[in-house]
Amino acid sequence: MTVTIYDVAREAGVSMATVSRVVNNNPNVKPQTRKKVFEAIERLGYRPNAVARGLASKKTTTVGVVIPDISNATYAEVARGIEDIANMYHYNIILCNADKKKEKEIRVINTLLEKQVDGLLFMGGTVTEEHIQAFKTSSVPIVLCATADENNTMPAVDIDHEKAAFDAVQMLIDNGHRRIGMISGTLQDPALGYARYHGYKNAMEQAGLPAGDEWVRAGNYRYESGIEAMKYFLSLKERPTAIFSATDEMAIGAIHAIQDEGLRVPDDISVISVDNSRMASMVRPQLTAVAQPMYDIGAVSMRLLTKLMDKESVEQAKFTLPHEIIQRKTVAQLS
Amino acid sequence: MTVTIYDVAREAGVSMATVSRVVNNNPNVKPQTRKKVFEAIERLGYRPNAVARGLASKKTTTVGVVIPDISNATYAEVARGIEDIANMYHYNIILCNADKKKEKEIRVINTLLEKQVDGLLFMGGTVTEEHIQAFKTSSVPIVLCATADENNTMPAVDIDHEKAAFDAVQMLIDNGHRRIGMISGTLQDPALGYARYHGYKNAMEQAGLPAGDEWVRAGNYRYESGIEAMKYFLSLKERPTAIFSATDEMAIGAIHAIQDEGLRVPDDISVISVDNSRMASMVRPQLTAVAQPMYDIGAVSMRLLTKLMDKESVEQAKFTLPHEIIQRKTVAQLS
DNA sequence: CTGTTAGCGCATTCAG
DNA sequence: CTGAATGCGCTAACAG
Repeated sequence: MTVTIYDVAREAGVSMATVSRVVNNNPNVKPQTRKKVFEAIERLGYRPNAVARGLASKKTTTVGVVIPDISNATYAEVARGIEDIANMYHYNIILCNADKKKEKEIRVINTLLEKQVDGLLFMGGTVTEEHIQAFKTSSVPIVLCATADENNTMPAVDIDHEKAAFDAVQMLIDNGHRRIGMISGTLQDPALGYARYHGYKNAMEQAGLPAGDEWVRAGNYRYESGIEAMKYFLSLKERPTAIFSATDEMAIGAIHAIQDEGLRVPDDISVISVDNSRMASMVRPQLTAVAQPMYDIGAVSMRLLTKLMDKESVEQAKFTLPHEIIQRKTVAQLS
Repeated sequence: MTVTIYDVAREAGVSMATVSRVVNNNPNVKPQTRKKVFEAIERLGYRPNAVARGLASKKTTTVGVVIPDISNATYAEVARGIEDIANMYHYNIILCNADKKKEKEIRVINTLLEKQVDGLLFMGGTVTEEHIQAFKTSSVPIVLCATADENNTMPAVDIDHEKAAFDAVQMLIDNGHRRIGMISGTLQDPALGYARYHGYKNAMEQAGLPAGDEWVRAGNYRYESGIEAMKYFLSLKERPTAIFSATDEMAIGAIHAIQDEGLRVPDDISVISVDNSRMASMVRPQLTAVAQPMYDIGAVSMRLLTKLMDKESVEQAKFTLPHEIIQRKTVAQLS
């Protein structure tokens, strides 16, 4: 039925070891016998069995990737970065959505490890003690990707979410704004919710500006929740002159809510957000936002993983990629 | 170092066959010895080696997925549908981006097959004769997903792209429009470019309306190209009263170009597109579009694949999922 | 440069 | 209900 390395050996009149050598590009084979073997392979339509190879060599050339949700544009971008670099180093990736649910995350980590991946990239919600325990049972390297590690004990690559938020708010302050509202994510979410909220809070307090609960409205990252949150701010007697949104999508909702009220962005109210997704330049006016290098986060973390898998000594196991404010049209200077 | 089934057997005082049985939930094991084995597994921290299992059983419980680009929202949606169903049937997926490049597609198909996937889901550009040849060498089932198969010889699930375009244009016609421009994709792309163009052309000709080259402008699916294409239509002495766009993103570009010209959507010019991505409801006015059930395409194709892998007889191997027009605010009736 | 020999860790007959 | 034996297809020493 299936043609094996043994069949090729017989067909070519050599030993299976020799066939293995030519298949694996081992230079120690006479060109002529190499040719014979290739011909036999061709004739038989031989295809190496990577599973058998994996069992014998203890390497599968595949890495596991646990991701919150591949249909989320931000993570999909990271995934693309991962896959491009993986490909470059001849790895394939097994992709598992885990929706930031601890149980699901732990479960897929284990099945990935059972599948003998050569390494693991973890992208999730909070990294709990249980996660660490699961990681500890691994004999292959694991790197955290776009997710925070409280105890700072694992190799990781991420951006500084709190600083990103801080910088965005600081820019608003530098432009003369003093009443600045925030549309946050869920505060339970460490990176997107909590860290960004803290960045906002720090920037405000450091400038001696008010940042009490009445200035923060939690959304669920989606457009509609941005509209809802903005409606609240619009209903205040003392409206904010600027809004800091934890995501582009909510920011766009806010912009539309403002416009629906007959007000103008940025003339009446400024808006800034974090993400800089493709949508940021697809609204009118175009959205000013803090850009997160998601593709790079994926690429760098995969590159780091390859080094770890190769047992190269890495000087640094913690990378914080720089963010950047992309100035477009939604922030005005207050006179 | 690594603990094997044999270690567990010794620890539990049984044979490895028995351990294998309990690990695989074989009922033919006395509860008491089952318990002993589980304890030994726990004590040793045994983790089954899926690669060895794969070699012995000739099943890897993983399927290969070749996809154009995971960072494209449309395909990411399909991928999520695939993974959800895969998960449900206890499969994992190996994800490979192939960018609709034939060489890359053929290459990943082969490496996926080498990895002994139990099945393959193919999502790509044109399915050429070379693709078919590669598919033929497979001993595992393959289903086409969201991609056309000229020769109609493979199991496949997709929508009727041409009909979707036809329906969109027909709706414009039904609303009294007679001068309808199209912003198309690249005509080399069979599904997104060519098929949608044909749908437009058929609808127009069937209604005795003009659909010559001056009424069609090719974009590259992106926002900016939608703006460019629309500028052309706006420059015409006899402007179209409606635009059919091959994608949401270009449609949004068109809307903004129209608004920048001081015109209004849909009062002056109507716009309809195909996709119904999340952005469709994030523009003002909200975009009327033909919805494609991308998640379902992924889910259905994966489900079909599981049946094929189980050697169930499937009554039907060709699925065309229904599309639907989501009426929002960008199409006006001409009086 | 090439062949021989052992496993890799497990599922799977086949006996008992 | 359980154990012994065999082999899945390949890599990796080790000889020669």
